[in-house]
Amino acid sequence: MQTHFTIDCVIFSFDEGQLKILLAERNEYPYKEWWALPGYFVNKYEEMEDAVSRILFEMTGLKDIYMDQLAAFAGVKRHPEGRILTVAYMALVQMEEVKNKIAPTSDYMRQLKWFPVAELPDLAFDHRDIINLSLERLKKSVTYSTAPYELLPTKFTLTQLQQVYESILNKKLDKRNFRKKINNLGYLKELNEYQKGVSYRAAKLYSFDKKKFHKQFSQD
Amino acid sequence: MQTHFTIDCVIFSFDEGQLKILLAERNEYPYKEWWALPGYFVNKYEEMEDAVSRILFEMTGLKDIYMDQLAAFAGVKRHPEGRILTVAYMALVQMEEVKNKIAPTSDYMRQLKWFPVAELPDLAFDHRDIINLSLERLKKSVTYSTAPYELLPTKFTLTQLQQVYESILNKKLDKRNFRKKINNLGYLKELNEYQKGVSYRAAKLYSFDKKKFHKQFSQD
DNA sequence: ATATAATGTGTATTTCTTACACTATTAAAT
DNA sequence: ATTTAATAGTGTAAGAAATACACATTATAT
Repeated sequence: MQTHFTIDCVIFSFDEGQLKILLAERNEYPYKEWWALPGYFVNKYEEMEDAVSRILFEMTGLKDIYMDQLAAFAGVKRHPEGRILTVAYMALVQMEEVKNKIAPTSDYMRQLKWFPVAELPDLAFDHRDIINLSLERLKKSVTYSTAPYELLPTKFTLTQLQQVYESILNKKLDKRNFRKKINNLGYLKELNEYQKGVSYRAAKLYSFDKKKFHKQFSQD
Repeated sequence: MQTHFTIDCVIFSFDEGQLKILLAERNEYPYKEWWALPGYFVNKYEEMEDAVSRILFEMTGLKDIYMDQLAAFAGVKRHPEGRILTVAYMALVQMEEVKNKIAPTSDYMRQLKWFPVAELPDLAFDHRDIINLSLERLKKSVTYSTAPYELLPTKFTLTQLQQVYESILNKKLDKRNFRKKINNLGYLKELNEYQKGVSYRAAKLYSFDKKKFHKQFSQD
């Protein structure tokens, strides 16, 4: 037995103090005019990694984004025309970097829009389940992975970092305790630069040292 | 484009102080007479969960085992006849419970055998990659999940439990510190029973309180 | 009685976690 | 020049968890 086979992408970013997901308005039946995860069919002789890059580019205009496999969804009834197996991937991107690049390069999607995770519209297929699973996965990884730094610009303030943690964990954290913990991580670099363009005391900027991070986690 | 679609199962158990995986000797080409994960094709109108149960039964004789999805593997070259997408599942079973039930109920597999994870034979397809990923997943979950208790009999000694942790984490643990930690978990019950049939001091038996466990983890 | 093989136990040290409130700085408004 | 508004930045004490480490106890077999 054979099945159709697609890839769907959960793209997270962080903006205006909120965790956001990139959704696409479908231009095809079924679910025409519904919001959905950017995704499409895999070609016959195409490796999944290549398919992910291609589909992501066709649906969103994004290139060179690291995507992590989330899970396969293959419910018989998830698509009205019969089973279509989808492999969901997730990625984290910096809003500033991608903001102006985002536009579908194919006709399958009408428009793209960032939605805060707390305000998602009704979604096509089982895409809501896919997102829920990706949120759990993200929550589990936030303390041990580079996730927060993939969502933030290269230079960021500690308050921004805290907001990222809070939006992923979906709870408030204590400022002093958060900073104490962050100080002990050992892979953040305090810069001699300050935030600009704010109408209050400018915060110090920090950057993430990927090498130090990986050194620490490869010792185990 | 359509693809064939299979399910493969990584079945873990614990026996003779070692973590083991159940492998099947293939009776069909390609990879005839090679060891492989028990797995087979999914039917057209079959839900994945149903397919997992059916395939697991046909390949191993096991029934009513909880299986967790691991990941999809879909390399174009993983199967010599063209892409066959497989969704890998993993499960943990008690050796005593399944020992005598294990036997293929279909002709696709010749025989089944438990292999210690440290002594796996060469495997068909990309099954070694699948196992490696499942081992990582298991390692990550050992402290937060019911995994150790799924591998052990209902009544077990603290030394057995420690061996399970050690075999999953692949490192030695300190006995006194391990017991201190275990005592603080709050979901183990000390029984008034002792190990039998050993030629040395018999160890006290403990049991796992699933309800207490889930109560603790649902508070977060 | 003795040998064997594994069980079961405590303490001191360090590290991490948690709870909690005020002063400092900057830009904008007056 | 002064005030206001908004956020940045900082320390301490108490409790909890992690780590390092060695020996007496008990059941069985001979």
